[in-house]
Amino acid sequence: MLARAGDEGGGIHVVRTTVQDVARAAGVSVSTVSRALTGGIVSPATREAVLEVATRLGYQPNRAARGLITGRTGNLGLIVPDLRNPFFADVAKGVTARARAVDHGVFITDTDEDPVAELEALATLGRNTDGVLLCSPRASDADLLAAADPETTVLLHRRVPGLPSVVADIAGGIRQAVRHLRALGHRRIAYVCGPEDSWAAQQRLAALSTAGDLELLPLGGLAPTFDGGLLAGDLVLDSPVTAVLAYNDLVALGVLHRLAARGAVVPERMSVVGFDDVSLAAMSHPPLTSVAVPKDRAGAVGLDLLLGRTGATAEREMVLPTGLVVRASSGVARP
Amino acid sequence: MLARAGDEGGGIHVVRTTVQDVARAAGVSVSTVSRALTGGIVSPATREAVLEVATRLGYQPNRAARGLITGRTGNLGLIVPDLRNPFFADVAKGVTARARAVDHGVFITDTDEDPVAELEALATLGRNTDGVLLCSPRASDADLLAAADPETTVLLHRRVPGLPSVVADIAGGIRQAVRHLRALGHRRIAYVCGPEDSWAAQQRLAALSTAGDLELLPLGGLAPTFDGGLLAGDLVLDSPVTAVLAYNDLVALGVLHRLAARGAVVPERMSVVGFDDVSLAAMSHPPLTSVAVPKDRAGAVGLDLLLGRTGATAEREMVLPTGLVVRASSGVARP
DNA sequence: GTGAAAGCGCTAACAC
DNA sequence: GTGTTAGCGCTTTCAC
Repeated sequence: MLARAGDEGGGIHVVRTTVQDVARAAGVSVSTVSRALTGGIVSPATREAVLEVATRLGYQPNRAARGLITGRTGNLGLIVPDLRNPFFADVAKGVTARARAVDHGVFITDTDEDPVAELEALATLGRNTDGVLLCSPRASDADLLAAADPETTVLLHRRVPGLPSVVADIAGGIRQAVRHLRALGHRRIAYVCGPEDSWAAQQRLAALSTAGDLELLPLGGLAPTFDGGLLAGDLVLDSPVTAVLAYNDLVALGVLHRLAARGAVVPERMSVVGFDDVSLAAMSHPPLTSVAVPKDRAGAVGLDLLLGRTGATAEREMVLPTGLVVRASSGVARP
Repeated sequence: MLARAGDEGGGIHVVRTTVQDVARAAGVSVSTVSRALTGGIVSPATREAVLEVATRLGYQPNRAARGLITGRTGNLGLIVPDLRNPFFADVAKGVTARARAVDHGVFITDTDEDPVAELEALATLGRNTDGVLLCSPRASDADLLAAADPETTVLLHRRVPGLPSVVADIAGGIRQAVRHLRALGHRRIAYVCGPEDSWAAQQRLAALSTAGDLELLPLGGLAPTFDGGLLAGDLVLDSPVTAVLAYNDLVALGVLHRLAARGAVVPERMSVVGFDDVSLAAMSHPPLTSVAVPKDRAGAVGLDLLLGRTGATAEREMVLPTGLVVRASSGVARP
């Protein structure tokens, strides 16, 4: 596959097989090689011969060179705030899986929650890929609109008018969670709010506000993390609620943890419901009831949208259904 | 940043700024633009002028074209079995963070635990990047040696003679865990084995075998997952051990879960120690004692190795230290 | 210090 | 059906 040749510098120099090499070895022209490899019009015999030589030489096309002429690099970009967050890990998984299926490469940029890095990455990737999938919970609509080309960008888990997007039906999810809790007899519930500047957090709060016939205690100013959940745990125990709905599963896990530490049995003393249904939700004790968000599917759908593989219509805003996964952390209210 | 021009097809066509455009606008030649942008010899005045025009036009270099001539793409590849596994998510985080710092792009391929996909990805990425970081717990040494170019590949968390690698001091970690348990009075412990074909699993078992003065009960044939841990939980309760060391934290979490469900209090009835110290370890109930493996650092170090940024010596095998993080899941043995 | 020109590896007209 | 040639966007000799 690789040949090494001596180098004046005394080092080792790796020489890679090119179309030229294949053409020479197969006794045809470079264009014939190109055609044989990319599915152009070639005689079956020639194609087979070229293919044979190509594999024998371990030829791997240089995608950069190909992209230079075709205008398509065969690469995509994915920008996420934090790969360590299981939510985004799931999204990334969905994207890479689909990309592999359609033979595309994926550049992943982890911006470490920094909106500036997000915009930078968008500029760089926008130039060097066929399109980019962007998870940007924090950046402003204006910044996004200014930095993103609607032709080659798809927003994931966020909607901004003017930009294609794939989002989950958050309101529907909230509605199911609330209905579930009401059916269990809960009338007063706490809601651990997400970051005020987060689009998803705003969606949840809005959906919750319209869920009437329920006394809602919003708990704000907490980090959307396990630690934030620990704090929230004490707050809910200090309030007259019988259930708590968390901004996401990480927070819910923190609540669960604090409740256990304080000896408050879940769900007897307090019901806990999470959001996102990351894989951890099934691993907690007790297992966490959570609103299931199609994270990986959103990634895959976004990719299809980007590549125009999606249905004929110019559907630029996809809403994916959510569901409620009932586990052991929610139960009947005991006043 | 982007200009749109009408297209005969009636569609919209995105035109990107090139060196040509910048040169024209700045009233200089393309080579001067190139020099100004890449730090060549240009008069300060010219450089400033070019830079100004470039930013005004939103010029972003086409890395593919640049790579075609320089031979360096500025891109790296990372191959992992599963991004959803927090262990690899951490590795990926370390790689992307370091890559961003040195201004490189990262292609991430999730092979879905498929060794064949791993080798394919290696071939493709090897051709289209400056080097690849490979997490391949399962592939055989021979396959790896055949497919990987030692000049442009670094193995992460695995050692194969002949290939550069970055590994954690697994034996040291095992030793610390064992010493900890012994100090707490444990004399009979169970070990939940990892997959037999996994390099890391073999390392752990080997290190454990030499940890004398301890009765070891190996539990094999279990998946290295939460579910595998659930099964292991019942097995340990059915055996005369007072502590269990798990292949990794996911397994340990499963054990913890099953123990709790069966009413076995941790650590009073049974001590549990995990491996890897993924972020979940701190979120379990009780928080999990675990061997800390520098996952993200391994990624960063591997990247430096690849780019030759590491110390002068031709050190091709790095061993990173491990540590033991003692949390509440381990305590004194009660016979 | 700057410009003209060659060419990286590849595909897409265009001839034959 | 196949070969020849131009050129994608960029860097890098080589003259000046």
